[in-house]
Amino acid sequence: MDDKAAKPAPTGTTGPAGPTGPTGPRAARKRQAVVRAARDLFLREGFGVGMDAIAAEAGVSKVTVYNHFGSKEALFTAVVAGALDEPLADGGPAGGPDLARLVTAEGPDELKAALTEAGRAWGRAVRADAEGRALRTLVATELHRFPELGRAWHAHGPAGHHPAVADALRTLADRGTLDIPDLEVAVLQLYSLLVFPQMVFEQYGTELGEELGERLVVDGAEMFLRRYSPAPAP
Amino acid sequence: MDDKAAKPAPTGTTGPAGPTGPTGPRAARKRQAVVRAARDLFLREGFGVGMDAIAAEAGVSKVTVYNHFGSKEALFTAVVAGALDEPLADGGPAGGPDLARLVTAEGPDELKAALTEAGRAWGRAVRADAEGRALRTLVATELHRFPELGRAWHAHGPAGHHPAVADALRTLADRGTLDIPDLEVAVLQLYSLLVFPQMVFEQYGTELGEELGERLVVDGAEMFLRRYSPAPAP
DNA sequence: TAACTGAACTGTACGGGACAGTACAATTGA
DNA sequence: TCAATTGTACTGTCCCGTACAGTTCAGTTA
Repeated sequence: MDDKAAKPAPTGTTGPAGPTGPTGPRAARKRQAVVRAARDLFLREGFGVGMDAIAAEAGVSKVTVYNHFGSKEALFTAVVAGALDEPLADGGPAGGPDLARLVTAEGPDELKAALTEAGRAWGRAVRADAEGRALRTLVATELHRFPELGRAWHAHGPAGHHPAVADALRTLADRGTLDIPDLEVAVLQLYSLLVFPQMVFEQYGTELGEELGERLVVDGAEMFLRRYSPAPAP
Repeated sequence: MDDKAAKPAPTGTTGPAGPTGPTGPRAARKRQAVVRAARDLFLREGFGVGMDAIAAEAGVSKVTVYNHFGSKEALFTAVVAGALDEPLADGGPAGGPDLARLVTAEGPDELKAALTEAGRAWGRAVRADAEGRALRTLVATELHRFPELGRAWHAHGPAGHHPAVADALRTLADRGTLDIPDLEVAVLQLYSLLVFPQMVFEQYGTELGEELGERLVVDGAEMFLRRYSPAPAP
């Protein structure tokens, strides 16, 4: 595979296949069909899947695939990089937690309830996001073969929504609802308690269990608040 | 690949290649060389690596590989299953935390110091265990192609040393040093605070940073103890 | 509206190469 | 002596990428 990529000039008579692919309305439809099929198959079968299979799944001739993307490597990187950006466009596949409810919570009880519900939402999102899981595994597997994915990768992953969570915690701290000396650590601890267990176990096929997950979320929220609740004024 | 595995009787004239491979002292040496080379290459390149490359890396003829293991699939499962068992035989590549120091700690300060040091040891172990990381990624990638790996996998992974940690925490609870209502949750929380952040970020190539990791460990131990320290008798 | 035009698409077939597994004769080593 | 090992060469297969001749489609002109 690598020797082919070392070809000095991949000039083919079929098409340019370089920066500019085919244009037009029908080309856009076909291109999208190819991207969709390639993403599904790459996520399910890995990079080893054949181009014929991708073309067949897309209902498209193999030559069309090569007219749009010049090589298997280009198709792979384009599709995976695109899939990395997708979850940030919409609000995520299963919907993230309701951060607004966190910052508007009044009183310790309501805050705890909001935090627990946020943990449940994260758990649901992680559990339902089989596609994201496969994407992470795929990128981790092929990172050494496609180093350019590393650049696109580092911006995403588990650090994806850190800014929003950090903003929510900072607001709570400014308001005096919480006492957070180290914001960066607090954000990571919140993820550690409410998200990472689900992620780690789900990633490796092990089931955490509905009821154990609930206990973890409830007690995790309890733990987080007990750590960062301000000491009552004496 | 799958159709070849569906062959009813892989009877070859070269050798039995079934349950019994070659025997003898030099056969054992060659076999070990093959296993070692195959493990390295599978972990580095994935299942796609060629048998010729494995044989060459082992300094062994390809026929010898087929005399010991009858097929590529058999070699893969044998090697990966073996690699899964290895870390439990010895105490781990980088040495786990000193659990004995945990249970023998006297007083809150010493307990906190012991817990922090345990967190540092876990971080070092996770960070140094590049092989285990590649193994987890490999198993997660090839799980759908080799379902028999799932059986061997579930016993390991992050749940590997849970019993030891659970014993340590139970001892502390029995002694009254800690007040733990839900032991299972407490064990998972300890892992969540001290191990999972390192694992998650390391698995996906992102660096957590020496100094941030230290802050996480120190504050994680603080958080865990604040949650589970018994209320002072009034 | 209807004919025209050129780009995009299709189907098949092929070259080149890599790889799993085998055959076989020669060689090594306990 | 005899099982284990080696080196080479081979078969069959799969797959990437391309060639080519024919067909569909979108936009333009008359």
